[in-house]
Amino acid sequence: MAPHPPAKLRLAFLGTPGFAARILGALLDAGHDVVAVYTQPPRPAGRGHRVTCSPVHELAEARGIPIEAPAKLDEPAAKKFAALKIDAAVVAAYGLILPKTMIDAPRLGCLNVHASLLPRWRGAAPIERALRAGDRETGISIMRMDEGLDTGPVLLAERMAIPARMGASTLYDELAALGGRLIVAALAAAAEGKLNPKPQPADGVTYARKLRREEGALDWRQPAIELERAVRAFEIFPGAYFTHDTERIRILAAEVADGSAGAAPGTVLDDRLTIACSAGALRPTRLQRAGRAVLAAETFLRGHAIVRGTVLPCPATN
RNA sequence: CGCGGGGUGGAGCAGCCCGGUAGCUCGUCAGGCUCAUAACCUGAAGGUCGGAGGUUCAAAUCCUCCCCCCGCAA
Repeated sequence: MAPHPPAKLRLAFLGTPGFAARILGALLDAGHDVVAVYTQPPRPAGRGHRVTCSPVHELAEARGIPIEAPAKLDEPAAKKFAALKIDAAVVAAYGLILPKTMIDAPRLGCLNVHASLLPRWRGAAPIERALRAGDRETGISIMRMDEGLDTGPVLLAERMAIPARMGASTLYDELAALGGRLIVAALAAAAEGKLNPKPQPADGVTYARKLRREEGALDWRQPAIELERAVRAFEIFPGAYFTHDTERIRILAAEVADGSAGAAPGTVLDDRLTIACSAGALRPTRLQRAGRAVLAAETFLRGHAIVRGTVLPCPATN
């Protein structure tokens, strides 16, 4: 299809979580020469606080790519970056703000893979925020970075519908795949000087603020439709949950059901764990007790019945 | 040395603190009943109680070590 074989570019990649690792994988599959990978330094994490490397770190190591994991991007780090003499840098969920000297260093600039249709959902958690807000569509924007937070001109963007009931894990997968395709396409166009940067419109700017752990606590005083979105949005992190008998129970999937008028929010309406909300009711379909396996609702209730009439508590409002 | 929960017939759980007949809900199989309902009734099969040692007349249950799973936290 392409008249010429796509150009192989000399690249640096900067990223940290699984989403970023998928993007890095796409670059490597496309045959680009990734000469350096930047990622967050290994930190104590997980059970036992073992020092853990980021997914990007793992992939880079497996492919034998030199890894840089500076704690901050200071003057020496920026100089080292500039000395790489790369054509372009690809940035995806890296976790550090790049100083201007780094942004300006690569010949073709620093390209960012952002999982939203900019200028909507600039910032840290675009995928989760789109789900939480009930957006019907989202997408990937490839942007040439400038000094602002996700404010640079958009080089390429593609939208995708968010089907009803899609959760964060699936949306992550699809957007990572789309992002991989788009960044490869954008690099090919950049190599030929065919990019057409478009400044982001001033209208429609929203910010996807970082997820806070407490956001996972379901508040039955909200409408069921909102809580169902929260379940899907927080599927991976921080997890939607409620408390029963001092035990934390996580909801991995749920559906909206009819609520009975007059029942106090949090009231269990039947033997299938249909829970009254301020409007409608929420019926969890996959749940997990702390320390236990994830179970289908029916199976969960087999050994851990929550009887009709139980009133589940709401988180303290403050 | 971050804190904690769990591994019991095919599934999910109880029993463990106070050692001594393997229990509950469901599934499976056989038979019965019903116009019908996530039906109901009767009966049956199926378990080295994660693994290895130890204590004991006796260990799912107490002690030691090991393997695997998970929640919190970061």
